Parts: sequence; C-alpha cells; structure tokens
Amino acid sequence: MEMRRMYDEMGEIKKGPWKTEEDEVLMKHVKRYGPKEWSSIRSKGLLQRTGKSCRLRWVNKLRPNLKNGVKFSADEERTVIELQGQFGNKWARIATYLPGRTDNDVKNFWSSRQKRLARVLQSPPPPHPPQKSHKSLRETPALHKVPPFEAPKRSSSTSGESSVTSPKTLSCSSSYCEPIKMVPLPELMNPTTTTAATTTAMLSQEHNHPLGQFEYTTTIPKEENSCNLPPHPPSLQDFNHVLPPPFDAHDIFNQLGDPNFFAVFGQGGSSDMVSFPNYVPPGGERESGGSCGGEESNDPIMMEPNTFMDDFPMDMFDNIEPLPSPSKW
DNA sequence: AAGCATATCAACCGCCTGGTA
DNA sequence: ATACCAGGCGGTTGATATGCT
Repeated sequence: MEMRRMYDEMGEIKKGPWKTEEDEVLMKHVKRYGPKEWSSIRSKGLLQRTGKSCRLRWVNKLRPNLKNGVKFSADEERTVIELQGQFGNKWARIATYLPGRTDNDVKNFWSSRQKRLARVLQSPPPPHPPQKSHKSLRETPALHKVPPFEAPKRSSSTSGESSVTSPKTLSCSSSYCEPIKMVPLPELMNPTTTTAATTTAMLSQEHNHPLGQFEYTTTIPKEENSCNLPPHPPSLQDFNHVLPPPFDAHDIFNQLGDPNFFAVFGQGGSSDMVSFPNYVPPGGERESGGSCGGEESNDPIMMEPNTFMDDFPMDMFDNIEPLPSPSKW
C-alpha cells in the first residue's frame, strides 16, 4: 500500500520529498550501474521519478562524503566569497573547490547571505551608538566566528583541492583614475552579479527608502594604457560621503555582523576595523608611483584578485536590469 | 504559549548544451 | 540538418526549523 502511494498514480511522475525506500532504490541503482543512466531508473519501473530528480537526489543528498547538515566553516565561507567574486554565480564551479559541498549548498549559502545583507541594508539605522542586537547575532551565527578576513591567497583556494585559475593581477599606474560617472544606484544593481555591487546598490533598493536617492561616484581608468585599473575600492568614509543623515556606514556594516562581508571588496577587515589599505583616492599618493604591466610584485598598491574591480566590470553599465522587488527576497 | 520573522534546506522548473539517431 | 533526449546548471519556491517578542 505504501508503495502504491509512493507511485502516486500509475504513470504519474512522483514529486516532493524523497522517502527512505526511494533512496534505497536509488542507491541500489547507483551501486550497480554507477551514477549515470538516471532515466533508466524510471523506464525500468524502479521509481516514478524523473531522471533529473534522481540525479539531483544523488548529487545533493546521497553521494558519499557530503557534509550534510554541517555549517560552512570560516574557510569555506571565505572561499565562496572569493570565488564568487572571481567566477560570478557559477555555483557548480565554485563547489568543485569545496569538498563535500554541492552547488546547491553554495547557492543556498550565498542566497542566505544576500538576503541578510539586503535586510540589514534596508532596515533603518540603529540609534547611536550602534549596538549589535541579539537578533543580529543569532542570525549570523557562523559569521560571528569568522576571523578577520585576510587578503585572498593568490594561487590556491582554501580547500587546497585545486588551484583557482590564475587570478588577474591589477596594479596601479601613474594615471590612476578620474571620476567620470555618477550612477544612480537603483540602476547599478544587476541581479545576476550580486556581489559587492549589490551591497552598494541594495542601499537604494526601495525608492521610498531614505537611501533611494543617493548616488555613488565611481571611477574608471583614464586611459587605455592604465592597466585596466578598477574603480577604487570604497572606504567606509566613501560610503559616509554619500549616505544621507542619519545613516552611517559603520552602523550599517556593524549591523551585518559579517566580517567576511568585506571580502567582496577584496580586502580584509572586521566590522570593527574596516580599511582598504590598497585604496588611494584619485589624485592621491598613487599618482607618483605604481608599476604597470601586471607582473607580480610586493608593491603595496597592487590589488589582490577578487578585488572591487571584479564586482564592477568595465561594462557594468551596459546591461542595466530592473531590480527585483524586495518583497521577493 | 502563540504568533511572527527569519534562516535553512530540499526540490522543482526552465534553459542550455552536447550527443545521437 | 535537425529533432530528440539526457544531463547539467542557475534561479526560484515552498516547507520546516529556529529564535524572538
């Protein structure tokens, strides 16, 4: 009778949560034929699940050595953040650097993080002095254990399983940047590249939000031979310049309670000490120095991979997409 | 204790790609 | 050349768990 129910109705595709019996059938199939021929499971009448469903179940839940129910470690979090900056939303690719994690795991982790960022940035600022509520602590349990973010390693992921593709090396030049664009933030956010750009753009998600009108001045390389320099990474002071009172960038970032948050900018810093050591404002000290050509060096002005630049590609304004409704988060 | 907000997770959907008949 | 199919992937959704008021 149970089996009868399991099959729903004759010929129908079974959907929904998997039962233990189904898992066992699937495991048996994989044991015998390997993780393939998923469609044959149904055609043989073993299960009324689609091949896709079977594959998904195996990949996400039944495969050996999965870290099911284990929270992302600080290292894993950093890896995801770093690789997301490099690869974008290529979850399957990112997951290959995280043993025991699936693309679904990575996707869910990132999605949760984004929602949290969105929520924090949309909520009104806390009264001064800013204080961490129990609530925010609860909602970022793992993140609070994360030690301050360190500059991403250049040639390997934290998992050590394999190397990240050779990162872009960005160095400074004598003609660093000149400000050329004022970008209304509602236009800045591209849902498909929700990284650092998102964080900034989220501040203006809702037009009736006090932050709705604020604009962020970005910069682009002055000349072609300026080594494709990125817009300068913003400091909290930069955010404060554009945040209308009573908002305070420190408050917002403190609310996040997410030290790894700053990883999206490519530089470390806890919520208590935020800094972008590589950042020199246009017309600043960088004017006088800097190497060009992209070779590795110890030059302190050289930017690490996964920098702010990765989040703000040069053509980022070419494909502006409408923002999703905040209610959909 | 109940109700609400939020986080987490599992699974589905639709699109894309590559192989093959 | 093309139609079909299987599998892979990213986006999304719904259910459940958890914690707070």
